[in-house]
Amino acid sequence: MTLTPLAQEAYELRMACMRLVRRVRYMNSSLAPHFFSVLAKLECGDSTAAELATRELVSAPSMSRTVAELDERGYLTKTPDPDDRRRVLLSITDEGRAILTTSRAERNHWMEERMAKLTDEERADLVRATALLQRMLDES
Amino acid sequence: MTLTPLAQEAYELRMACMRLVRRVRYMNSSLAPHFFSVLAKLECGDSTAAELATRELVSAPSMSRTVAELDERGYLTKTPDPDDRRRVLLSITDEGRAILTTSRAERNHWMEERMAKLTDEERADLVRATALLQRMLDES
DNA sequence: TATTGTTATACTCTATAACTATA
DNA sequence: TATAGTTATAGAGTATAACAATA
Repeated sequence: MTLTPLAQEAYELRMACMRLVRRVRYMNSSLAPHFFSVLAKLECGDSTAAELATRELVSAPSMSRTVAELDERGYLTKTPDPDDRRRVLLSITDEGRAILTTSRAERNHWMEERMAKLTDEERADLVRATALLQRMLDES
Repeated sequence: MTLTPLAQEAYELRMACMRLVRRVRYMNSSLAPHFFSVLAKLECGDSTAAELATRELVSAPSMSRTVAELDERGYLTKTPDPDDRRRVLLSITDEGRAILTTSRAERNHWMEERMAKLTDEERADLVRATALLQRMLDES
């Protein structure tokens, strides 16, 4: 398989990101990925199950179950929308914010340890790369 | 939550990688992640179920099932080791190599499209960042 | 009729425990 | 006894189909 330089770069960057994500995910985290991303969204403001399902690319029943479990654990509250009683507004609780903070700290720990060993210039490279990745992801 | 600059950088880089991986994974791929990584390993040489289970951080029964399915699909062959008849040597087939090529092309396509829009300097940033990530991952 | 959310049911990938066969 | 691999069984997260309540 012969790849163009661009294809080779794209492949290696993708693989490096995959390895990093897998590496961090396999640590015992206080919050599974699907719970984490739902709470992270609610941290930015209230939402509904349908909105979250669309954003997370999962089915409505699947999100319904995730939301029910986060509710049981006390990480969010459900309030019927007074304007449209089919809808249920979801809000993050203080406990939800707290578990997000804990989970982020756990997940970041590995990254921070390794980034602390880099030179200032190398860290600057990573910061620029982060901005590029964000741009690539946002434009699509 | 107030973060040090390092913690903030680590968090943003990690989130960007997560989003990228998720974005690429959610495309309909010809090969699910656990099949992909097993075949990719076999591409580098024959292996055994136990070796693969250790490397992929899954249990022996889980790998046994994955291997059985790849065998059914014709992507690998199983040959009893003549020296130790408890062991079964796994080899990738031509069909296995072909599906890897297809799957890689699908997964890379999105990346390549977006990286092609960057300037040479921006691409160079990403290449340097890739090398740094690889170093961070390998040293641990 | 269309939409929000739920329940019923099943599939996939994972695990642990127990088994077979070889060493 | 120990190891390579499998089978039995169960749990977690996902899906589609069918339903209830509301618009």
